[in-house]
Amino acid sequence: MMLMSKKSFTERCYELLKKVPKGKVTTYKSLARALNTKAYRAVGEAMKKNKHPNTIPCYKVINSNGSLGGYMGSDPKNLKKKIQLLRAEGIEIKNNKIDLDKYLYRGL
DNA sequence: TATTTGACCAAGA
DNA sequence: ATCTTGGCCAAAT
Repeated sequence: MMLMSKKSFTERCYELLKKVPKGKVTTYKSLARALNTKAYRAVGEAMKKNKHPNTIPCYKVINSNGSLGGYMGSDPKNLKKKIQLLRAEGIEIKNNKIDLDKYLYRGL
């Protein structure tokens, strides 16, 4: 079995992300902060590498200014999917932006 | 080991 | 509001 395996930064991002409740979102910055680092960019990298969209809801991770960020690469085509998934949880998106005061999860 | 690469951020112009 | 610039840091090369 796996002994002494430490969790990578990437895995820790995923763990945190799973704590975000339905109807809420988080940001790359928030995740980094919850991990006591300033590696906002590295968080983005982690999400990009996500190969399990079904178990890891990376569509809930957006930019700290409320704009959407990417989804499954930086292809804008996939962004529609992200928007749909968010709307499916009751999150409003106006002008390609999300109201953080309303939807940001602050319980990490 | 060193360099490069981003689904980012914040402050300026 | 949009664009540029410098900074950030884990992972991949």
